Amino acid sequence: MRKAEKTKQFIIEKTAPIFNTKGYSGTSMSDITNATNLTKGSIYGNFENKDEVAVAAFKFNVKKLHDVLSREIEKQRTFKEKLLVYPRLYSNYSELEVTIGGCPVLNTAIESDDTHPILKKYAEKTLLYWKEKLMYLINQGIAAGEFKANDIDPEKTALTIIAIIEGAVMISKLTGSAKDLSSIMVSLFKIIEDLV
Amino acid sequence: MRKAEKTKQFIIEKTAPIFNTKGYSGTSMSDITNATNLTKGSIYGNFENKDEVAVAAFKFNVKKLHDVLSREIEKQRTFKEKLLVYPRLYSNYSELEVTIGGCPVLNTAIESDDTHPILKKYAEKTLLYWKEKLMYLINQGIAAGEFKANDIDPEKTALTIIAIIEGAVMISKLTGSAKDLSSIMVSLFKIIEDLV
DNA sequence: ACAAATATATACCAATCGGTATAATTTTGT
DNA sequence: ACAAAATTATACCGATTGGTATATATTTGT
Repeated sequence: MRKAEKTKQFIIEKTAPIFNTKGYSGTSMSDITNATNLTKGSIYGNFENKDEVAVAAFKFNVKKLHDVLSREIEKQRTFKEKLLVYPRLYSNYSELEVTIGGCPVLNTAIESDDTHPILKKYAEKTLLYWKEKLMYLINQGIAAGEFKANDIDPEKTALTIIAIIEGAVMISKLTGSAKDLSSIMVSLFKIIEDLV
Repeated sequence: MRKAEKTKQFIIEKTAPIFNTKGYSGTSMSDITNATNLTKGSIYGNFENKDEVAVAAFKFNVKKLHDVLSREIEKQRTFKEKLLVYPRLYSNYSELEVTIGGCPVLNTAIESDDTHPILKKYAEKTLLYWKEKLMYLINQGIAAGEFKANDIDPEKTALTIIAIIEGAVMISKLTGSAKDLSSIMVSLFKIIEDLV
């Protein structure tokens, strides 16, 4: 009972970066066995099928990113500073790469929106959670008198912040330019400062 | 000689939406033969391999989107109005779907950045072309005295516009909400108006 | 320590993958 | 209209896909 849980975790850790770089359909069972040095029997003894490994890997990648961000957000005292954690952290490419292969939400959203309903559902849930976390910070900032009360649509603002980040990650992964990423993050910085 | 070019075009038209929805590795040769009602012999008689079909399909999808946008941009007289074509057109979900399956640049960028160097190169080139087109419009707007001359970094602005659009397309595809898309486009609208 | 339970490895399955050789067919220039 | 050229269809290739049955090895609770 205990051993199984260990190897299960081991499989997730080893395959998570592969799923994030090669995608769901791009990652094969042999990729999984090679990365873990285990055999098929072992993989299927711990997971029902490839889907289950993919979902676990997705959750693992999301948690990894979430932990880094929320730890940093907790440190800040003002809500403006909390929001500014996003452009600050994403500006730094090395810190962005807590998860190899880019943003798991973006990757999963693009690959599975038309093909893999299970993964799509998880990506959708993660996006919704992110949006609500941002809305919460914005609303709290308004309640605290930090942000302009009448001028701000929290949902629109939250969605815009996410859109800029995801778009910026895509662009910098494609061009390979960390400068592009930080350049767009300057724009996001300004948008957040304009809330005050 | 003439017939071949016709069927070649026919194959591209029929498979372009498939590649855009299912991705490169998600689209199989049998998908291609099914969509065209042709046999493998016919496909390989007109294309070297699957790569060549994928590249042609990508170019086709990009051109389709490009034609709609640039036709609309030409109509506008001021540079502000030209830039505003993007949020206006993307707000309208039906017009966005000139290409089924979302933005080909985004889709190709995400799927092939770690796996398919040929397609990545084409996505990168398209993105660069888009950025330069936007920079040209912004610079012209500055030269015409429409936009603030000192305050604007054309490259940063162009990248930010692209990031917002791509991020918004991703979000709305994932949530299935046209409202999300138009909501983010309102933000982009404001960013462009702030250039004046 | 030992038996029961669990986990891992081996060997296999049918189906599908991209691709090719060749034969049949159709289009082409004359 | 006819021969040459080009296009399409058929039948196949080895490799790989996800998945399973079963045997072996290893943990586990007692």
